[in-house]
Amino acid sequence: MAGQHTLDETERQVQARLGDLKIDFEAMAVTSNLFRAANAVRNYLERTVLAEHDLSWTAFVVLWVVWIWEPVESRVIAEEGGFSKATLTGVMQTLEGRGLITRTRSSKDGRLVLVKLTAKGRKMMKQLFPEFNKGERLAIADLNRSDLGSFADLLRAVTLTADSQKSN
Amino acid sequence: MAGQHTLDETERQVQARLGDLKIDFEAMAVTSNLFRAANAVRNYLERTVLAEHDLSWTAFVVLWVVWIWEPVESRVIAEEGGFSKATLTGVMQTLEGRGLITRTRSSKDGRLVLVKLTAKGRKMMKQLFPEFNKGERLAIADLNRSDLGSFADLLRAVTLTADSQKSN
DNA sequence: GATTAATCGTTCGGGTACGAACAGTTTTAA
DNA sequence: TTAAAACTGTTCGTACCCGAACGATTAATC
Repeated sequence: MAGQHTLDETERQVQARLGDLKIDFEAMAVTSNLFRAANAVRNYLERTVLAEHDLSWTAFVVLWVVWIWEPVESRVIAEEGGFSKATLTGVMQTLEGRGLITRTRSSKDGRLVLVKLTAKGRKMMKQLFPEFNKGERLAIADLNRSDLGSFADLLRAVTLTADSQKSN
Repeated sequence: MAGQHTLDETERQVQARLGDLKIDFEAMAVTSNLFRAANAVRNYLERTVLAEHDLSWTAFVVLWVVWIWEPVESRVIAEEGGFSKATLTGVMQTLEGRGLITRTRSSKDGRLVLVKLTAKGRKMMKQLFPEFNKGERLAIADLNRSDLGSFADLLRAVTLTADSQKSN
């Protein structure tokens, strides 16, 4: 996955195709590395921890959000997980079919659906999350511990900036 | 998308469900923010720059790799883009149908498929990439310029670590 | 209180996304 | 040099993934 071409070589190729046009190569490197990193971590966790429980990435995120905040409304899960309501509906149907969550319409507001874990779902998460967290730890094990705080801050700043651009 | 619950609150909820079990919350914050950031940037670029050209994220990545390195073998595109060969086949069929790329079997090695842009594809990328790069710049506009280098390095380190775990 | 507007979850259609199995090609080993 | 092994891209089945359109419900406006 880590590109076999050097960064310099890539920059040269880009400039060769665009002439004098000014390109922000630093921004390009950041976003490119951002997606490589997210992809690498996700693939690693999917193929190790999550595969053992036959869960997709999105399914795990849904379970996690419900585990922490149940009972929780669908819209919150979608917002918290970063995917659309349409996606969520499908994933929750799968999870409900496997007996891991339940959905009930709110009596206070007929538009809302409240999601909870079943006993089976809670049991799974209690075992799964520590394994998942161990995977997270391994995935960044080579980083200096002292860098983690500012690293997380930078990532949060990217999220805020990109989200604010979106609404313009 | 940026969770409305605070980090502290989340940590409390996790511990409440796991008792004394030790959890690496710093690692959790990093990976969580990593995915939020990647998702936010990707959504922003998809809904602005890429939507204007009716391109999905993956389709753009394929075009970009081919644009820079053509003629290029399928396996390189998949590796460089971080997705599977199976996914690539489907996306390339779409792009070939739209007349943006061509696929020809290598005469030197009958297993390989060489991918190139059509004139139409090259024209599109020459206009699209500067717009895309402008979006990348905006997506990280609020970060200190002086942080970008080490930020990119940290992200690269994550990729390397996660990939090395994967092969174990 | 009736009309309008806003919100929520689902459905639909089309396009990813992956692992596994596969056929064709090339390389390796005996 | 022939049989085994390795490699590449496609197909298949299943599961996401999203925007847009939709029906149901609630809120806002008058």
